[in-house]
Amino acid sequence: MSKNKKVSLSQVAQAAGVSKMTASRVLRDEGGYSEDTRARVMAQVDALGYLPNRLATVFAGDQGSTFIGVSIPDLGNEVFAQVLEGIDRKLGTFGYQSVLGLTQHTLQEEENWIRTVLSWQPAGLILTGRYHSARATEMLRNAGIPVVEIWDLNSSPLDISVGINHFDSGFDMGRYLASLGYGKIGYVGTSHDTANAATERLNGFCKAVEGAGGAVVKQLCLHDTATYYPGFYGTEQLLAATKDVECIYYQNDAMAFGGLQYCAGKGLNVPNDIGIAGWGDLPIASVMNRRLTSCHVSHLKLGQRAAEVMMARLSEEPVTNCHDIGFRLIPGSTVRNSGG
Amino acid sequence: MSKNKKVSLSQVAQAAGVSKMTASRVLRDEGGYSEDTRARVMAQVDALGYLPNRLATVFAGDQGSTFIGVSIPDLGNEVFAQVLEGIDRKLGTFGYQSVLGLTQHTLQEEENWIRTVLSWQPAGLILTGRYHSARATEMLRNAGIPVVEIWDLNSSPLDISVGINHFDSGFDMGRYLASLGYGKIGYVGTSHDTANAATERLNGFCKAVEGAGGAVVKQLCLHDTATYYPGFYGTEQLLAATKDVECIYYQNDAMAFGGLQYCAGKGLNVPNDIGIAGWGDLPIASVMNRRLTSCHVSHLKLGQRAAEVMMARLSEEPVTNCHDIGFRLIPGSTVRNSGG
DNA sequence: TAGCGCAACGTTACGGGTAACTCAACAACT
DNA sequence: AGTTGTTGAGTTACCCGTAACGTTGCGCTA
Repeated sequence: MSKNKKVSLSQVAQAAGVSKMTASRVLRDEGGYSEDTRARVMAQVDALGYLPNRLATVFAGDQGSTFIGVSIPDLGNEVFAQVLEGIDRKLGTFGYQSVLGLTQHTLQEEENWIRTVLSWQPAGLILTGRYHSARATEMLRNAGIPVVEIWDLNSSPLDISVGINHFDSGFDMGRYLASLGYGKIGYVGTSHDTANAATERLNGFCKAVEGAGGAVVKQLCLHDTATYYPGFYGTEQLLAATKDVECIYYQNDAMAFGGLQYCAGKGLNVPNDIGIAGWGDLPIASVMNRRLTSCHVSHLKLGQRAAEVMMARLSEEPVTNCHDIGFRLIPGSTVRNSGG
Repeated sequence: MSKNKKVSLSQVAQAAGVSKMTASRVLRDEGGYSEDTRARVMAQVDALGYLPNRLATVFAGDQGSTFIGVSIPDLGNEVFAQVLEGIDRKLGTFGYQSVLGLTQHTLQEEENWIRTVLSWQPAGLILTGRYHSARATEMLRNAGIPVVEIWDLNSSPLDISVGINHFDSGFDMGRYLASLGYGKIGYVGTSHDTANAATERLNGFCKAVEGAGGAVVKQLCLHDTATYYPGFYGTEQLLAATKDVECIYYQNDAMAFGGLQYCAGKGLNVPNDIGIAGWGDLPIASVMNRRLTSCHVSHLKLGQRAAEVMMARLSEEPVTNCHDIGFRLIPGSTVRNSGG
């Protein structure tokens, strides 16, 4: 025990007085050895503290690795943390491991990470988002491994897509708010250097609002993270710039909570003075006395499904390439009740 | 391009009309080749879409891998997500990758994960918590790689410890609340099968409260996750069981928020009717109109420091084995102002 | 012009494990 | 006794990249 150097299979074999191959057979439970031999090998495995070297097994070529590369924009956003949790837990039940990559919402970071992680021969990749750099796309195609793109549903994915239709989710919220009689609506979100799901939601939202005769009078895209405080000061900025906004749609719930708190601090009554709507349905909503108008998505389930689909794909089961997780509009009580 | 099979170095070499070794030298920028040769090799690398196989490099024995195994209890808890973000971002700047393991707060899960991840020859491990199963401890010792234990500071770590003194942080809060005249205090938290940091905080808290002549009259340990809703119904249970509690200390801020919302719903005035204190200082606090009494810890910094220490250790720099990140008590306004 | 140094490149061996094959010993038949 | 089959175990080749060493051919010096 407690050797400084790694214990190899040959050392175990030698100590047990058998060949490497026999030891290998015992460890893989392959059969073709006597009970006596098995006992001798296992005794040495125990005594020497042998741990198999999976690198060598993968290297030998016959088996794939149990790595799954998982790219996530950032973990400060609670919803992505939930997605990752869903992925890793589910992968774990299949004996697979996540190799994490935080891309900070940039395609360049993603590309760099993809290049590195592919050099480790992962069994597959799970990527957040449908947009990738040209080089990344080429590498993914050449890699010959399953790629699951999550978050925004993609009707023509590289391989498989798991997510929701963000355009529709924005559209539904726009239609809902318009149906309540809101005409002049504002938007508070953040901007990134790539087209992303939040933009899709905004597009859908605008289309519905304008289709109903309303207008998204002001779109504020902050250069900041999509968290509580930017929601707070973004609301301040928006209201300072545009007086007659009746309702604000936020990129996500965290920002909406920030807005809610700003209004509370300024003595603005929600929903009488102004309506507030978010997206994502954060866990904290479960304890708020007032339900935030939002859109529920099961982020954990999204992650789990992505992992399941990946596993199915790796075991060569037939898999459809488009998985809609669905969403549910939450009317809430931070917007007014009926047309007015 | 777009081969189905992996492109190997020999294929590149053959296509370029040189030996494997020459191609290898070119790719590693090692020198010992003509400009003409370099150009021919690189042209084939490009044309064939060759990606190096790091498994083979590590396997060749001279270099270690760039994997760092990172075990985290769960990501539903926002603070751990922040820690992980700090770790992975910092590792990324050094060209290292996190291999994630969610242990769900159980030593058995951790042990299983350690066994698996060690078989991938990681360069090091970052583990949350100071308690590990006996087998895990033995494997860690035999592995001969750096191990950084984070979260609760450990004066005699396996290798290196990065975190804070949870006992002290609980003690400080206990002393603070006692100094405000609170005598009968309740606690709401969750229970796990292992001694953990939250327990340490509670121990320190009780010691301080009792040392000041007060009493922790009721300790509620729910069999649930330490999130918003358990904080909500835990508060209900605690108040139903014990009428004369003046103040409640929660395992973390999420539970404290749940408690805050319960009180608001029941018309209980905080802090006049009851005091509320949490731990961890969640981001959402930045937008609340009332500051939650809590304890600030820079979770992101904790993760970053853990990664930095790991990198220093791997480059054989001298590293002290105990890194205190520190904490800061936040008086807040959810407890009363002065003794009374 | 032999002798030497060096740039440029090739050859071999190795690492840990596994597939495919070979081989020896022995039992159960005809 | 000779044939066949079964069982247990060893041998060889291979996966991909790199260290260590060997080889070639050129230019320069004495």
